[in-house]
Amino acid sequence: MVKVNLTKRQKEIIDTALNLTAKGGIQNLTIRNLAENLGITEPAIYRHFKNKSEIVKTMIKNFEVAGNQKIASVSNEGITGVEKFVKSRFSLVAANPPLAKVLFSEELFMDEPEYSELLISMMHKHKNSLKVMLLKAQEDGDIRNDIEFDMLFRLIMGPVRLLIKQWGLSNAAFNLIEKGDLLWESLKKTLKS
Amino acid sequence: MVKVNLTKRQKEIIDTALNLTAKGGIQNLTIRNLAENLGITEPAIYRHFKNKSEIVKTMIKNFEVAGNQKIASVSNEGITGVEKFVKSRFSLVAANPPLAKVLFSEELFMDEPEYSELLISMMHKHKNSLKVMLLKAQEDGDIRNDIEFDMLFRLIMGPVRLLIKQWGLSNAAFNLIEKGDLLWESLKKTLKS
Amino acid sequence: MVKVNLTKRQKEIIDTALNLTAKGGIQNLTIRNLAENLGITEPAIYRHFKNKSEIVKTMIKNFEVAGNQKIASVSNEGITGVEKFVKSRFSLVAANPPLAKVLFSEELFMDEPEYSELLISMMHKHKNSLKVMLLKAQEDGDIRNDIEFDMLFRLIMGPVRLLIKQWGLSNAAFNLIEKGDLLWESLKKTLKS
Amino acid sequence: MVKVNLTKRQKEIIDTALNLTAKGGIQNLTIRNLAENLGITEPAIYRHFKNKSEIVKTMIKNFEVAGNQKIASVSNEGITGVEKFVKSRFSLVAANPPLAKVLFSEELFMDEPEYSELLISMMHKHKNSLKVMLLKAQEDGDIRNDIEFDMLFRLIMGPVRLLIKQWGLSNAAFNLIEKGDLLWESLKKTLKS
DNA sequence: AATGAATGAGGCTTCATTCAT
DNA sequence: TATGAATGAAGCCTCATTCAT
Repeated sequence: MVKVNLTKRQKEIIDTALNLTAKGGIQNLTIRNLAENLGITEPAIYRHFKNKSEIVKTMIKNFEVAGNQKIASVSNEGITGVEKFVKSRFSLVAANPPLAKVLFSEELFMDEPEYSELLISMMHKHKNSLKVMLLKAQEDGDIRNDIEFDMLFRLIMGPVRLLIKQWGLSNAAFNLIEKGDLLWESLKKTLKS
Repeated sequence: MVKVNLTKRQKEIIDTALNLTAKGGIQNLTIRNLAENLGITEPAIYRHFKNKSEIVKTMIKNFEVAGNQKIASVSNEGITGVEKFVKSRFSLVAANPPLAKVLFSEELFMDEPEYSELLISMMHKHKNSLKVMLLKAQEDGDIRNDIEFDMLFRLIMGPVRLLIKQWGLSNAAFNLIEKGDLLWESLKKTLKS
Repeated sequence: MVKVNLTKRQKEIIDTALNLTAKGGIQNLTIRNLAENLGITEPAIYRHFKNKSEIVKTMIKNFEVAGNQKIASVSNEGITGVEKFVKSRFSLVAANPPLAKVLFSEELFMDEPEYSELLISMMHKHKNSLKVMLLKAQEDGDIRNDIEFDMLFRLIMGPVRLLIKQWGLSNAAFNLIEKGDLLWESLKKTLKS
Repeated sequence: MVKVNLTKRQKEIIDTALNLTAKGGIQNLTIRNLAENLGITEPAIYRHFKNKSEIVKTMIKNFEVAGNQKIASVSNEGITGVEKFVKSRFSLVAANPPLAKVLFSEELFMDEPEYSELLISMMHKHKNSLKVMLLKAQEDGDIRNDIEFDMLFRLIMGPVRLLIKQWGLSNAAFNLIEKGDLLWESLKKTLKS
């Protein structure tokens, strides 16, 4: 599903694409800009990707790469799994700042259903993984029982997304990991049984 | 500041612009698309707005129009003010569904600093209004004292934004007002002293 | 031939047209610019002139208005006639500076044969008037006999045109009348028998 | 300074641009007209020049190419230098007739300060070169001493410009070189000590 | 694996002009 | 005598993509 076998050049292109999108929206992700930033000509891009659409899709799929394993490995851990997942969002973005401006920006890719579906399916995958963990955490008595899962998901991921967006909009003006830890502390306070 | 005196045609244009943007991102907001959807020719647009930038900026400013008064009128009410503000977000969007796809989508307007600054200043205005109310709510003992304002803001507006985004991405598949009420109940539970 | 009966508004339009052309070439002479500078709307212009072409042609014809009588009245005076004609060119322009940038700029109006023919016919009319005077001046022994008329015309009008152009390009940085007198002195020196 | 390294296509474009301008003024120099006359599409132009402005500026700079060396090589020759310079103007234009309609048409480029400055600086360069030669010619006793340089410049270049303009306006109806020789003879007569 | 040259479609905008009021 | 609203044509330019080399 997730195409992982990328050549060196392909990785460079995806990386540049991410940076361009983070800097100026998809409007800024043009073949010309890509080529210019890579120091090659436009037709050269087409040696590495069939067309622009493939570039965008590969870029979106790569949002996951780092985060996915994390999810799989913690899905049966209850509240510590939730914590690990939440904090992994922050470290993923902190390690690759441009992600802050696109990771949760489903609207950026509205123009092509194919793109937005990819992103929405990512969101759903996360939601399902969190569901398992949160239900266990409720069983374990670590998280209050009087709020159903869908709402719990919003109470947790809403602030996580907002913090990441604020970090992006502020151009990384604060320490995301630290503020992320604080956020998690606050979440624990408000959600404990 | 907020330009409110729009002619009938200007309102039509802004309305169409909002719909186009909601449907396919700013990529979809072209003079040609505008003209086509309005049933006029492209040059005709320029009788009503100096250029595209003015259209986008007027559109962004109009995100506020309905919501602004609400904020002003409740800014000294403590927790009921917070409740009114939060719920007003849901009714604003429910009354104008395309807003769901653009209201909190700062990334959409990344390509033009002028646009994103407008949106960010809106976000700050909201934050400041909420600050007054939340501090009062803490004084009143309606909201817990062990979380500082910045984080409180994220705990509240994060889920609000996410719910609205989900409603937009689902194409209004659920009742936003009802789910919004539920969200507020959950927030009250988790944030009370 | 030369349309002299212009209404007040028509005179204003022609005057504005001249100023616009002088400031930025015919590219700058647009109906919109005209209307804006006159404080009226574009369609209003068409109450006063059938179309833009009529405006340009009237403007070109008006280059003459002031100068024409001069020519007629001096055409049988020999060298003093030449002097009067030459100096009248300088005072015409000094009294209406924008003329400096269009009066001898046949190229400006190249895009419409109708326009350039108008200007060329003006040049010819001047040439014919000067011919009478110069031949008399040669007969009178006031001007050398060893140069035929066509060349004499160039030796006189070439410097006159260039001085006026320099004055225009310099934005009236020097006193045209004074420099014009000096030029005439130099011409007399070089052309006397 | 003067960009001389033009590709074959660039030369074609500049050449076409010159012809279009000569035929109908800058109004006639449009990307569309250029493309049409070159038998390519409009975007193709942009492979060879960044934008229209670069085309116009390159065209203007190229007015010089042929003439420049001449100036340099004769600048210390006194009256024979002046003669060579003047006659080189005629042969430059005769070899490239469209130049007649643009070479001395500073007004054509009034709409863009950048363009007119280029042309004015050319005029000044010529003037300075001529200054050296004319002063030497006065020292040598070849040119009268009772007229100062600025006026001498007008007495010489005024007629030269006018003859070239007449040749252009007449569509090369006479032999420019011959008439140019005659003009020089007349100039020598009138300017000799 | 890359380039130079080109293209059709479309982007925003201005032009002169018209028409109903 | 003027305006508001509109239009077809054209202006410059960028887009993703292709093709021959």
